[in-house]
Amino acid sequence: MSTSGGHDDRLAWAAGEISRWFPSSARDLPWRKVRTPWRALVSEFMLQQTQVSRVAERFEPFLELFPTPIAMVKAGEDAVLAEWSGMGYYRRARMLHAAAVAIVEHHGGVVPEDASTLETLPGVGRYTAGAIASIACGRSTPIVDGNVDRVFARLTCDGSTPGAKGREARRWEEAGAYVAAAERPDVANEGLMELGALVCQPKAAQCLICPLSEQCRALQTGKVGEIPPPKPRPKKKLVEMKVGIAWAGKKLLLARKPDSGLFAKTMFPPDLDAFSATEQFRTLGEVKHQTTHRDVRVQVLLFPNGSRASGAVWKDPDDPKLALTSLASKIISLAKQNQVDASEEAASS
DNA sequence: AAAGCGGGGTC
DNA sequence: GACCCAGCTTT
Repeated sequence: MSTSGGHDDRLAWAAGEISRWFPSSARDLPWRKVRTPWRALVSEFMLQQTQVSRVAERFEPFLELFPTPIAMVKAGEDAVLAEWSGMGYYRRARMLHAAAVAIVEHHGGVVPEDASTLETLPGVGRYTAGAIASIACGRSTPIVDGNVDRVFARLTCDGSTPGAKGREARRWEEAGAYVAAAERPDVANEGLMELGALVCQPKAAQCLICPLSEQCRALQTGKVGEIPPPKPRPKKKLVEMKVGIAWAGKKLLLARKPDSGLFAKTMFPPDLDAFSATEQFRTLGEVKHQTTHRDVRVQVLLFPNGSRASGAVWKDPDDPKLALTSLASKIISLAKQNQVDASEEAASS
């Protein structure tokens, strides 16, 4: 494999440097304690577009519930979705369950070890397939994630904007030349990401301690701070929702979100229009919620005890087996606080 | 090629 | 506020 920019020697050199650097610099992360393809697959799903620190405390409890693909299939999609509560991008949870089904049905319950087979699994793209194949299975397969992109962009002084034509293909070629030169693809690839996370950070790159500083083209030309340029992002969209809160004792009325769209298939207080139009309600308050792409505002209305809404069910809101989003939890907190206030008022009058 | 999809940390 | 994160699927 050769790269169009002629950086092969630099990349091969980097593979050696990082392979020496990584063993003594690696963080003590849960998925590194025991290496199996299944643990690697689960961790990679959890880590998609998610910071390591957010996944670290969730990983072992998750694996304990779903120790094998077969266990996950038996537990069912809703159990996976429930354990995913608060982690965002909930499609990942459903894809992970679907991947487990495919592994059981088509691969005898054994996680495949080569990237091209892995990539046929639901939710497994080129990065995730390469990560499992290389890190967990020792295959010489390239990976490109946000860390790799940044490290190579700086190493080769590629100032192009993320999304620019040819940029991604160039990165994969570089990742190919890099891993091809490595004696240990697992160490080289995982070390490359670790370098991006710990040293070659988006802001405040630690070039003084970087094992690649000697050959870094961006550092040599004083452009580390400008590479890569920020990714252009569309403007945030305002999303307005109206939901109804109804109690029956300690049970709360919840409904399942549609199969597609925002918060798909998670449990959520029913939309206002699910209640019958004749019922009275009063305003409890407004919940604000920010995501990368949205500014969500939720009007929360209180309905009388025992009110019904079509398609909704009574649930204990504290049941950990509920698939709740962070936003749903915020709304429920408001509802519970109001319930406490109301009962205190009743007791004191 | 672009849009859709979460949530929280950090500056 | 902006920007980022061990990305993928759908349109």
